[in-house]
Amino acid sequence: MRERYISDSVIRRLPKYHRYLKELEERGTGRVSSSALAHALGFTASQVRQDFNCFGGFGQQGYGYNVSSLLSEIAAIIGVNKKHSAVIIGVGNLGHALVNNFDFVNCGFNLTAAFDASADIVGERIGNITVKSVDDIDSFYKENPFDIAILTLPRACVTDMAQRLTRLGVKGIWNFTNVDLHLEEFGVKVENVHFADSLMTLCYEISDAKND
Amino acid sequence: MRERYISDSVIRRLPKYHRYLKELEERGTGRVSSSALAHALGFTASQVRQDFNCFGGFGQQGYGYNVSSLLSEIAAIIGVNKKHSAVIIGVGNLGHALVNNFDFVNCGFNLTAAFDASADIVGERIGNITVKSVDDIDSFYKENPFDIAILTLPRACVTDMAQRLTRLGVKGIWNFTNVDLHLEEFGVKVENVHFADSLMTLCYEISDAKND
DNA sequence: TAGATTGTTAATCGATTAACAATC
DNA sequence: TAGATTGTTAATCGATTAACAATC
Repeated sequence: MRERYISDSVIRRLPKYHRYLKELEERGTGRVSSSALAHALGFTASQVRQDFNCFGGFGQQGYGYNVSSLLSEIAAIIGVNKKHSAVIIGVGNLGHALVNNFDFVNCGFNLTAAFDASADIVGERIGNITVKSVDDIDSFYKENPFDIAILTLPRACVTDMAQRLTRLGVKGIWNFTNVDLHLEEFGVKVENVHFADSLMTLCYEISDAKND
Repeated sequence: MRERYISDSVIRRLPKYHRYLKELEERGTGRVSSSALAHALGFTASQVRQDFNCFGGFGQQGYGYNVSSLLSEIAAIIGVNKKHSAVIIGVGNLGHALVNNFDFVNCGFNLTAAFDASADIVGERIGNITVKSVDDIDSFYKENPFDIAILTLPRACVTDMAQRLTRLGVKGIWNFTNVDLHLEEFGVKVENVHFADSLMTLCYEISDAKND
């Protein structure tokens, strides 16, 4: 299915198309043009058409794109229809936030377990998940291999945990710990969510404005 | 101080230099070369030197860069020494996570207040902050104008809140709500943290691996 | 001094934008 | 058919990489 190399720039725009097309579909909009999409998302019409043509054109000349079919093409490309499995490691405030409020299914994942090191938290029930001990990760993996692990645990434990998960054979890690993980050489995809990097960028921008 | 235009690519690397240089300083490392930095961060030595030369060279030929002075230059460029003020709006799980665990000072901010709409949460004390009602935002701003607002509230309230904050005159918004905010035309800098975009990117990558 | 490493210019590469023929 | 809008090629722009003279 995936023939040629798709650049990171394109890939990072796919979720934005997905989100907006979903919005259009909910509103009952049937068709959309590259220029309308571009306007809504802050891209250019050329860029939009180039992006879609990475995967083979989904449009119709003189008409534009059919919202539902474009949405399902994009969903298929991202893989959100695949029902990957995910576990979360570290059930502090952030872990709770994700388990309680985050729509994993919308992103192509099922959350199958949660683990924590603290005896106070192990056993806690959140929604339909009961927090297990981190000691049980390996045995749980053997019974229920998961595709990715979500790291929301203290900095100090991250490197060890990442190694352990790599040995187990996870496909990816969603890393919230502000430790830069690079496991590409071991075939593990890592997506780092660096809150601090994001806030520092904003810091730069408002400092900048101050100086103008 | 800020003379020429600096590209977004460069700006987004600054926090990474900052983090790694801080690490080096803590370890007591006195000097570092562009190639060592590049290796640690996954950049190229050329890129590192180009980046620093956007702001005027900080190095010494034949020697490299002095860790502490490079760190403080970069800190000054980002503006993390500026003590901007921030308030958080929405004190659910994610809001709690940030208030409890996030190192705002490291990013150049002081958290001065927290607001929530729910009577159950208003009045709660977290660290040295007492949660106020969202109704008090305007009057609080008049007494204690803040530079940025952190949005960790439900999707449905975001657009209204963003407008209100824009009217008040905030400089920036750190947006965690998965609603794409664009307020650049009103002079408000927005940094969107889209969890779903990030996880979808990982979804794409592990789906990709699956097909290889 | 010789060795190392920067600062900076030039070359390359890739991504974005523009243009327009194809076609619904 | 005429109008609209795609798919696709070519042009432009910007970012990354390479190279090397300057110099500590």
